[in-house]
Amino acid sequence: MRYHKIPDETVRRLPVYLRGAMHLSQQGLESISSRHLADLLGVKPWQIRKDFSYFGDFGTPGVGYHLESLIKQINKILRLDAGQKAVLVGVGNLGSALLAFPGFGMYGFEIAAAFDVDKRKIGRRRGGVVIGDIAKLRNLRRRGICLGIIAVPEDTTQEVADTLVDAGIKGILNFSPRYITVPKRVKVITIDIAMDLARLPYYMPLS
Amino acid sequence: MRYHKIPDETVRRLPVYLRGAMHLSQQGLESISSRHLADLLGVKPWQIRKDFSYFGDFGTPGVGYHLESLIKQINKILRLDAGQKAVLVGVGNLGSALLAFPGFGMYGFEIAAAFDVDKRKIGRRRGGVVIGDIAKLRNLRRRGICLGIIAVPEDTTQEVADTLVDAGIKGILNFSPRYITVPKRVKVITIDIAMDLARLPYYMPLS
DNA sequence: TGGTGATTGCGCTCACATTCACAGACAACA
DNA sequence: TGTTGTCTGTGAATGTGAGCGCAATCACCA
Ligand SMILES: NC(=O)c1ccc[n+]([C@@H]2O[C@H](COP(=O)([O-])OP(=O)(O)OC[C@H]3O[C@@H](n4cnc5c(N)ncnc54)[C@H](O)[C@@H]3O)[C@@H](O)[C@H]2O)c1
Ligand SMILES: NC(=O)c1ccc[n+]([C@@H]2O[C@H](COP(=O)([O-])OP(=O)(O)OC[C@H]3O[C@@H](n4cnc5c(N)ncnc54)[C@H](O)[C@@H]3O)[C@@H](O)[C@H]2O)c1
Repeated sequence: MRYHKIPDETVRRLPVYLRGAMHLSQQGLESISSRHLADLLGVKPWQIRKDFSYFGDFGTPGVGYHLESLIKQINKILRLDAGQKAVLVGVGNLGSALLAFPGFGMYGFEIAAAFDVDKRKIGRRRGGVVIGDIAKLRNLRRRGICLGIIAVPEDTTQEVADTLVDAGIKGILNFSPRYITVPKRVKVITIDIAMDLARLPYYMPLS
Repeated sequence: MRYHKIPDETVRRLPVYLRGAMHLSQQGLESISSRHLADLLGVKPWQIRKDFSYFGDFGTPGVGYHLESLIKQINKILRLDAGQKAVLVGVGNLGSALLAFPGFGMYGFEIAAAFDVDKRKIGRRRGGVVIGDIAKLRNLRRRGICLGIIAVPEDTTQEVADTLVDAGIKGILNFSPRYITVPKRVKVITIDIAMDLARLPYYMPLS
């Protein structure tokens, strides 16, 4: 492991590579060349080699990258090997879908708790967790939960973010289409689905 | 409207500005300066000015940007003023949430049709549309639908994408965590929620 | 009508990211 | 063990966007 400064864009692509590597590994493959992985993922081979080169020597010339160690390395770099736990706030339409979503497990995530404000939902079981009362959300660090997922209506987003920060959350995945302010130490990633859709027409052919 | 090549990153940010502008307009404001808009959205003022400068003269020195014409302009650039129609394929956990999601309307989108393969779902009504049989999905262009939203299981994603392309779709929003191949004229935007979450731990403080 | 304060539009520079080309490393095999 | 073909790792070139500073511009008001 070298100590270069790793470009953000590279970090953004690492999960893509990880997914591809896991996919191929499950199919029984041992190794993969940058060219074949690139074809599979729709990127360029030299991009992959450059990205991997920031972290040290993963590959063997003439053969490619050994999948098992590649997966282990990327997991380590992204700190996914620790088995991150997340808390979901807001078990509505989207929150329920997220609780039923198996895709988080692939990266070692577990939604270990869920909270809502709706009395009718509190106490119910959804996808392996019991929905708790948001008013009783206290210290989460004690339970080993460092990630928060926000799926509440727009107008309560900031309030929920504050609650999560107080509870010791260090990273937030926000689905609400609103800018939230948090201490600088907390990393926020916002997914605004409508906004992503909104830039599609710009790129579409006119006719 | 000048003819510069507009940076992709600028296009990506335009919906953010649009949302902010609409938000302020609804509060009764007439104009906004780059500094105030920047504060609201958590970006830098010069970023906003630079972005807007690609498209011509939106603003008035000493005052700022006139909200109404700003909104109209961005809508025009992103081609949202046409009132884009979209088709949803896969009405499962995520698909149902999307149908119930009011956020698309803000950008002038309408989910005008939904399709599934599950006989128990076909014919049912969800969020204003009747779920159709995917086997009967034919020409969509005739109905004025140019956008496709894919929310089906991973292994059928490519197949559904092909169907949509055949039906005349020009842009796809894909929620399935798999790389799909389409003709170059079709623009694909993939939202992989788990992948976005996966790069959070890298940026989180260690302790 | 001319001065004032605020804010835009844009050129310039630097930092970062992508792309390419190729030397050198390795496996495979005769 | 020598030869061949493949693939990696990386330095250098090219492309792209962010950050900034300031002249030009406008509303406002005396
Ligand atoms: N539905 C979608 O497909 C979709 C897509 C993208 C983004 N979003 C965004 O995700 C958010 C949730 O969407 P939804 O469709 O699930 O809405 P929803 O109304 O179905 O669910 C919201 C849930 O949050 C709970 N809630 C409200 N205030 C709360 C609080 N202070 N603390 C804890 N829980 C609280 C409500 O009880 C409800 O269960 C919204 O901001 C929406 O814009 C939704
Ligand atoms: N649930 C989530 O929160 C979530 C989050 C991110 C991504 N995703 C992805 O979105 C996709 C759907 O997730 P989900 O949770 O809604 O799954 P789901 O199983 O609940 O729903 C899938 C739906 O697609 C339908 N379907 C299957 N094959 C089809 C076909 N060929 N044509 C039309 N319809 C078909 C099924 O009948 C079902 O209704 C998956 O790829 C998943 O990885 C889901």
